[in-house]
Amino acid sequence: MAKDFVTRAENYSEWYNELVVRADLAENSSVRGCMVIKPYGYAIWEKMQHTLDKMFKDTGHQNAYFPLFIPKSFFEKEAEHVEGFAKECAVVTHHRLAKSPDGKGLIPDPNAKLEEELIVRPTSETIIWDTYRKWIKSYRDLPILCNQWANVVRWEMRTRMFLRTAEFLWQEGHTAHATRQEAEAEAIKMMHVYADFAEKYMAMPVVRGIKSANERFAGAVETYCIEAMMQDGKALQAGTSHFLGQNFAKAFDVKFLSKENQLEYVWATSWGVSTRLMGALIMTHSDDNGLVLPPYLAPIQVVIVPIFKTDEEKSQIDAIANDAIEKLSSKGITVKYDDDEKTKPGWKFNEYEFKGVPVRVTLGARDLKEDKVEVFRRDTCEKEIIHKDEIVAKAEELLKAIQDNLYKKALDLRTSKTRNVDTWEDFKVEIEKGGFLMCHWDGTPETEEKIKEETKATIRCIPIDAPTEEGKCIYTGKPSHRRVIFARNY
RNA sequence: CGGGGUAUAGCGUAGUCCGGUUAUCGCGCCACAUUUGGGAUGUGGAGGUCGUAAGUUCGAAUCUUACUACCCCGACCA
Repeated sequence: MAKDFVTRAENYSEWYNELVVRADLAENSSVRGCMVIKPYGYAIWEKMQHTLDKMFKDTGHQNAYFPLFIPKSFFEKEAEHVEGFAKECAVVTHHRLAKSPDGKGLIPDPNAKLEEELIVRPTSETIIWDTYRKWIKSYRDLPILCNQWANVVRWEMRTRMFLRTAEFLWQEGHTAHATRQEAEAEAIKMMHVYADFAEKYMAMPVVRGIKSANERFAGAVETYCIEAMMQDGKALQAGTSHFLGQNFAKAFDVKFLSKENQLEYVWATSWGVSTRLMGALIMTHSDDNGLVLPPYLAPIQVVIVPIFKTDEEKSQIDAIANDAIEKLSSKGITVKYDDDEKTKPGWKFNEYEFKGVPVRVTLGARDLKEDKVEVFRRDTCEKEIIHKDEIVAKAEELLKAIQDNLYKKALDLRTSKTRNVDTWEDFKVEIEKGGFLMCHWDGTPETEEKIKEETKATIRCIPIDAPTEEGKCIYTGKPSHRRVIFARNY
């Protein structure tokens, strides 16, 4: 069991911070607010990237790359967009360093001040729409379905690894369409792509929904989202997809000639998920013994640990291990044979358990005398003794079972922490217990704002499948036609 | 940006109030030996501008001042 490791019940946020470091996912860097993603953590992100990238390509998108720097004036063009991002921008003012007058160190060269400051992108709508203007002349140029994998910078006051850092990695899709219907359909489609990814690969159940006006992306007409619940009952926005209407087309003057020979503004969407998904993954499945990874995203799916005393024993184990590795690999399973003699078996058990490797196979000289091996599954920490010829079949079976079990466990937790609340008195009590509160709301930003001020809870989303149900707003008592999700969030 | 706190080896720390030999302990690290089925044990060893700068003093980790960084609580946010 994990030594000196705080439990979730003791201190959830400390548990998270320590887990990220001890599982070798990331660490704080010397740069304020910025983290170093370590190889093991990055390997998980790469698996997410590859899977998502394929899903984007399968839905007709292409990757491209736009500049890191954005002229300040671009941000001024879309009023709501400026409002949303101005407060957290890193600004480049000079293009050269010079020796400081006192001879110690460097200062920005006063003679190298930029004519126009550059903003390190917090998001790329502006530079992209400035570019799209040049690409789009006719309906024949549409749609444009681009995605870019990039880093972005948002100057946050308080940061937490993966959940909120000043610089983070993400993908941002930016599409341009001839009609409103097509753009809306695109935004909704990408929300579903994200939801499929979250549920099938991350084994993380999500609610597909629409953001309230207060929570909407700066510059969007409608923001669709996938919303997840962490083990402590707090909500986490895992992905967003925006229908941007013609806001950016108008701001950047992007028009096209339609089939009817009419000059019209282009319709837009943008959508993104970030390394924040790493935080979501961690907080959805991990336990007091460390990280727990869903098999589809685990950099190592099966680890084989040999236990031996003599060279003969080692060579017998090697033969069995190599055979298993070959067969597992041929089935696309990532396997690591850890016969490193610098660490002992007991240490390895704890190490791989803490790093969330789904399946461990122990090849011990003792069991092998009876042709047996031990297999261990990370999600339940159960061990089983099987015949050595069953290793491959068992590993396949367990990986599938773990993937399914993790999803089910997360869904059960979410279900148990989701409930209807109908009075303001109950709301104030229930919100303290965490989880999702399904409540009626009068639909006004003012009411949402007041509820936020009084309870720190916000509307996470209006679920897209929310059934019509007549009721009264939890706060004002005004009529409402469906329940929305209230929760505290990350 | 407001309020509070911390800074001693890679990490975690004692010592600071009340200045006085060679700065404490644990983990980790290195070597050797014995070990290996849930984070081994013993012996030996390496590792420090005590956050930075200035000041007080015969003498500063310890007292004074300024600065810097980080953490917690607010405001802000994916």
